[in-house]
Amino acid sequence: MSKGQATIKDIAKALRISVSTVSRALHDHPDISEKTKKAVREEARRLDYQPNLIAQGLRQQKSHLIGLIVPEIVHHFFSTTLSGVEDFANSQGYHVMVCQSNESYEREKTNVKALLSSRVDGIIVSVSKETTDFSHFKHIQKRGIPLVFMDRICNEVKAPSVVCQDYEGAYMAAEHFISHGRRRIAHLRGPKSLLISKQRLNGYLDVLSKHRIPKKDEYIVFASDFESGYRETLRLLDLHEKPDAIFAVNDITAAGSLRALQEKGFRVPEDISVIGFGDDPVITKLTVPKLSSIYQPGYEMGKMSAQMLLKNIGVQEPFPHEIRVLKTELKLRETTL
Amino acid sequence: MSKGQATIKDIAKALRISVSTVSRALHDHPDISEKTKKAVREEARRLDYQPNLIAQGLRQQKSHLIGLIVPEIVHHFFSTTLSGVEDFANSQGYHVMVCQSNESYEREKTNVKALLSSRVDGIIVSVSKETTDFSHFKHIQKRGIPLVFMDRICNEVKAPSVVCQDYEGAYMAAEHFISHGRRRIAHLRGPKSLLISKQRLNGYLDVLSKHRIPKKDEYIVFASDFESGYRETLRLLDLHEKPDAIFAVNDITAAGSLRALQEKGFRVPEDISVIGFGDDPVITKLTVPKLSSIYQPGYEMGKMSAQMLLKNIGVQEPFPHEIRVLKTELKLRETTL
DNA sequence: AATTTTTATGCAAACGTTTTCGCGACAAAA
DNA sequence: TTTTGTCGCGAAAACGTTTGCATAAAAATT
Repeated sequence: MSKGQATIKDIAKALRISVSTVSRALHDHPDISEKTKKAVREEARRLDYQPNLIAQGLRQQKSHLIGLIVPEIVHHFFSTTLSGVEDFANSQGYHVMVCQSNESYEREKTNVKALLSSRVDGIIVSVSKETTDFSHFKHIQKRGIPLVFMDRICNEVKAPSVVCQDYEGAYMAAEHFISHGRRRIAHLRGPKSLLISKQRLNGYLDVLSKHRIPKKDEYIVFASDFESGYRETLRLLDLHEKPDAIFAVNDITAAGSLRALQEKGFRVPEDISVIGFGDDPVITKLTVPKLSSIYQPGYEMGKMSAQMLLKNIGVQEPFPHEIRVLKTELKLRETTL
Repeated sequence: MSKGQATIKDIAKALRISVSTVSRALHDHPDISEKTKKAVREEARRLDYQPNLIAQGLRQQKSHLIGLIVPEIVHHFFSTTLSGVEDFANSQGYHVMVCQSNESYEREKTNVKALLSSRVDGIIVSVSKETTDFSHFKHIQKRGIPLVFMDRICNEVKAPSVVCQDYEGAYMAAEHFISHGRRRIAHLRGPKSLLISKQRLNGYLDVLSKHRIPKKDEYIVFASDFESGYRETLRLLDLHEKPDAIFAVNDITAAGSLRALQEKGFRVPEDISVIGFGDDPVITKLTVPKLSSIYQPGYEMGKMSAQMLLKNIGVQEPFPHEIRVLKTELKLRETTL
């Protein structure tokens, strides 16, 4: 009765038929008579039968599990993508095993190993900052299991990838500054190791050169959290030629920047305009003035990643180097003219 | 070679020994000679053997998987707990399947069913707002698999639970107001269906009655997000007797409240003090003035939940009604005197 | 030398499925 | 009547492990 879960054996025994018949009946196989199917279905619900996904997995070499490796779940962006992955996977009968690398290369490697051991049917990864060697990803592919990169992608490994318009987003931001008469645009850039940081930097640079504005190295400084955003902005304000606009690599950095501007008595956006990146709902709502930002479709990126992954499960050549780029949007609020 | 993963069969074949010997060798069984063990280990790494957790799971009736059901992953608190769960589970050789209920009772039920089907070894759940019927949780227990409630616990089902000092946190907040001369303390309370909201309300109420301050119904209003926090605070400010302190059920509500206060030109904390709940690092950093709040140890709660869960895996009577209460702390910043 | 004990290994069953193959029954066609 | 075909079902193998039991060889004891 309550001794463990019921199996198809129990159903078979109760109905005095074979397990194969039960299995087929539950899968609505045409060989089985309607009468038998009905009986099986009834007995199944009487016993509260739940198929054992482990046994199924073993038999069909398919775990119906996908792995997700992200740097840190607590970042709003990543938990948003996770939400998208989870929703789509669930809708297709899959489940998600989450791992966080904590931005550590070593943990990323052990995560990969663990997921492979769990025989996940596919893996989505957002690469850690620390990672410069990518053999563990190639290893996944050698095993023949589909791999999709999301956001923090990896050009060294040929795999489907999902990103958003980092370059275009940055371009839009800088272009917006220019079109409102700003010429001294500073950029709080992210770590060089991250492709997304480079893309955002490039979008910014290309706008400058398009408008024949010489690049000024003092205007391009590294900052990727609240404190460094604050600190570096203070330094920007000490420059002889102060910037009249600041484009930050992410929202929390922009928030730090705003704090500095406010403390030093600059008016935003009149004296200096600010645009962030990510459109974090909490941050953009809480800053005063409200932060303008580039919206990044995190949920859709997760969903799309899961979709591309599942599409490649069970196919012969599962690694098309297809890159899907999702749209970003400039959300104007109060830190821009 | 690269055709699928290597199995113990492959190792056995290569070494011309039996699979049982290989299995035992890999588990360092004392019956096996050192020489054989060494050979097996070498061949295993040569073939890059990874144990098939699915097969293992089937054989030992143990998936080394735990399920986690939370209302919404994107909430900072929940992603923090997830992080704790993941870290601890990983350290013990377990993995985590995440499900979100999206605050829906129906999805919670299907989540439970899916996790049971996946034969997870245990389940941690933070109950959805909508849930009033708890039979799906009892069902988990009938199946004999350990269940732990976390934060959003459920008194109707006897199971180990992990919470934080919601009552005490609220008590500290209100007590702090009182000790600084405030008497007209308002409370932006959460939904009645949630025990944590009730606890926070009770802490607040008990402080009032301890100090013989009559409870005023106009001071206790429902609000649990930015907009309602903002709106309800505006209404509080329309009262004949305006409050001189506001305790909010969570940080984002407190932030909404602050926004209203600021717009109406009230000085915080001089005219009105504010304390939130949760100590969200982003929110408390961004509000001006910086929000005082009750720190809630999300990471530790997740870790502790995982720990209690694993402790109860494989024991005869896995449902002691043990409630672990983790400490909250009053973090004073700039919205309090 | 004969017996017992120890050591190291193999056989086979089991976990819960799915699926290939085959078979008997019965109906339709020859 | 024989052949062919369809229908409904069962037997058994397989997926990759673990483990109780048996056993052969070697070592220790009598």
